[in-house]
Amino acid sequence: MPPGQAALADHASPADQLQARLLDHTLRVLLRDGYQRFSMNAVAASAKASKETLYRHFGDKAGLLHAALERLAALIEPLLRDGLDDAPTSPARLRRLGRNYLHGCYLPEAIALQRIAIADGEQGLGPLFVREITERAIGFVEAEFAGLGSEHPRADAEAFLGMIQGKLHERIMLGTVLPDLDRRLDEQIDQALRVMAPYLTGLAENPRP
Amino acid sequence: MPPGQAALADHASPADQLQARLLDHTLRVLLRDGYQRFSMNAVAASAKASKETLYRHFGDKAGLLHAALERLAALIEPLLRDGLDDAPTSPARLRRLGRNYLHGCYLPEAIALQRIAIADGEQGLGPLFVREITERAIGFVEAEFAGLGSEHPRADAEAFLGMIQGKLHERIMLGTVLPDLDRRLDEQIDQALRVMAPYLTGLAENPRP
DNA sequence: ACCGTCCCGTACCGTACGGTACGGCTTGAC
DNA sequence: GTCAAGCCGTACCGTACGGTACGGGACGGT
Repeated sequence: MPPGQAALADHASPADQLQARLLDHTLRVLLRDGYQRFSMNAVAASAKASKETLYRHFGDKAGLLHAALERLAALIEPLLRDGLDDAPTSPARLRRLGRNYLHGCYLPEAIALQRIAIADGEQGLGPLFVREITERAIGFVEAEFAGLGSEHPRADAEAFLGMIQGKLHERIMLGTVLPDLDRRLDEQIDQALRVMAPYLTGLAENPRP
Repeated sequence: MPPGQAALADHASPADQLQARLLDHTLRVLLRDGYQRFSMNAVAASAKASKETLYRHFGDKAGLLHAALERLAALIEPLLRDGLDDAPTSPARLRRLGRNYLHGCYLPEAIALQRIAIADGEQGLGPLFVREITERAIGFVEAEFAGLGSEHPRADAEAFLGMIQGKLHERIMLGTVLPDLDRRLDEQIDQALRVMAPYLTGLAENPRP
């Protein structure tokens, strides 16, 4: 197997391997060219495949993007769980969860795909993104707040995620350049936890009956 | 009057009136057709103008969108200030400011334009959006937190805005339909202020020296 | 050895769009 | 009245893209 290729399953059928390769190149082209210059031709050229193959496997352009989004979601999901299995519920764990979320969310491929999903909401790509990625992340954090004794775990989860994304998210989406992204992400979480600290203290002192 | 810079005065020159009309139709078409189907032809048809006129006034497509964004920013700016002139600095004022921000931010035209700005960050439209709209709003809220005695007014402002936008912003951008938007916005602010309340109380009890 | 399936490469078609050109109309200045 | 400028409507050009068609090669099953 050529190095550098991200193969998911060891025993994938040739067809599955081909599809995975095509989707990897889809993400790569998306990342390299942005949405404007993204085209089926570019994907085919990058993957050294024929357009006919693309259409055979994915039907049309929307189908290809749909499949690429699902593949990305599959890649992000384990990132969310990283390093969380054994830790007990706690604010520190919240920090870790937040970092995981931001790191998955701001993978270059994730940014590129989210841009596309935003640009054409009508294709159903936007709702799919919400379902596959956003809602799943919210579910994680919601469980966390429930464990911390919140009376409104879902609302708290959305507030927390909104706060750690903050305006940084908007700037990233809008293409404002961002050197030092990792450091900015950590700062963002620090600020969010600072503002939220009194609330979390209140939760700890008055646990839900 | 010599053909100087476009003035926003009531007595605009015919050329300015025409430009304003063209930009209004630009926003309208953007809103109606979305980004995918947005075209110079559609704008010209909607405004019953000729393409030549569009190109004469705005140079090219990017120039038209640029001008439309600036016009939108000019429309949104007074919304931010609405009802705030006489109120003293207070958490209640914060709520009002948040509502104003969300209402301006989720004007249908603003959503459509932000989608475009996100889709092609390379055009410089994204950074322009950040400069003209995002940063301006942050500045407002920052002053508010400074008035409330925060030691990190800017970070607090970003956290507050991020929280009131929360995941609703992502869902809106991603095209998940949203009936009852106004009610959702109010809920969003309620939740944010609930989570932030202990922090604000702390600010009130320990004002900055 | 044969055949079906998949794939590559390339060529092709229709369409849609950005941008330009041109003829004719209206308007306002001198 | 005359002239220039701006505008409209339409037609036009080049290009790029989504999607299809076709010939030829490689592989696996029978």
